[in-house]
Amino acid sequence: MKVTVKELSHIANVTIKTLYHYHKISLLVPKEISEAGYRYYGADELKRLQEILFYKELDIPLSEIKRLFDEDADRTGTLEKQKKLFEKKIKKYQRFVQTVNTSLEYTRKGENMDHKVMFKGFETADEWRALRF
Amino acid sequence: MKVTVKELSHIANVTIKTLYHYHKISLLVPKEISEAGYRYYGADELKRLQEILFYKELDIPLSEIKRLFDEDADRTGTLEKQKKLFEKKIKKYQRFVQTVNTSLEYTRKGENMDHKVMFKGFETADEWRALRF
DNA sequence: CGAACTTTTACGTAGCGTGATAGTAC
DNA sequence: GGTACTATCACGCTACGTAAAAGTTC
Repeated sequence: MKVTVKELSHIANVTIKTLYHYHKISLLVPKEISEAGYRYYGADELKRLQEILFYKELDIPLSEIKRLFDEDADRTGTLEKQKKLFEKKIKKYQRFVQTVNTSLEYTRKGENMDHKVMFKGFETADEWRALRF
Repeated sequence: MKVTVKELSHIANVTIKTLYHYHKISLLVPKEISEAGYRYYGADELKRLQEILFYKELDIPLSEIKRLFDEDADRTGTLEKQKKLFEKKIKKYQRFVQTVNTSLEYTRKGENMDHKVMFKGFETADEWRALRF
């Protein structure tokens, strides 16, 4: 299998510029490059791009994504890690929904909110680790 | 009520630079500014900041957030809109979990995935609108 | 009076978007 | 040989981070 930049951009819904960028920073290197410099991607690169995009959805910077691939090249391990991260994200958003609901109640009653309650969900990384659900 | 930049930065877990930035682009203007130029925020500004941070979590650019406040200054309306957006996000992430699970199965079986399935969740805005759950 | 706080200015960064120019595939 | 595709600059943008210099508060 062998797809061009345009084909891959349609398959994964990314721009050609994005693919160019990933190549430039060696995050996603084409399987084959023609004499003229044309990029062609294979099945492995499709999988890799999928994993990159998952990490991106999880707000992980490209430099960190590269590092993650270096320390764990196994697809199954990567996907399992990503699954857990997505589940964490979901919990995080559910907390935001709670905070919004609480805020709505206070607003309707016209009462003042405590700051801790008002910004629940925006804890720092340290505070986040100390939390128990 | 009147809080300093440092106090507000601790309450909301944002940096002072962020508050400065929001002031500069007129997204969050202090309630009071001293002779020397010191910024002080009141209860209304705390609420506004909370709403800004919710929008940010929803990946909405600051310029768009400003526009949203202009067209809908009502806190209840804003919070209700944000609640719906958070719920959409949750659904989106649940789809990603599904795609990860499907990918894990294919990987274990050693079978090839169809591209449509592999990049399920990364649809464009247009495709997204046409989807029914 | 000093220690902590605050201001503005300036330059840097990430992750591409957006042309522009020029070569290539078929 | 024309049309579509592609490569490589180069500059622009967002949302701040990170000092640095200088005034302010108590």
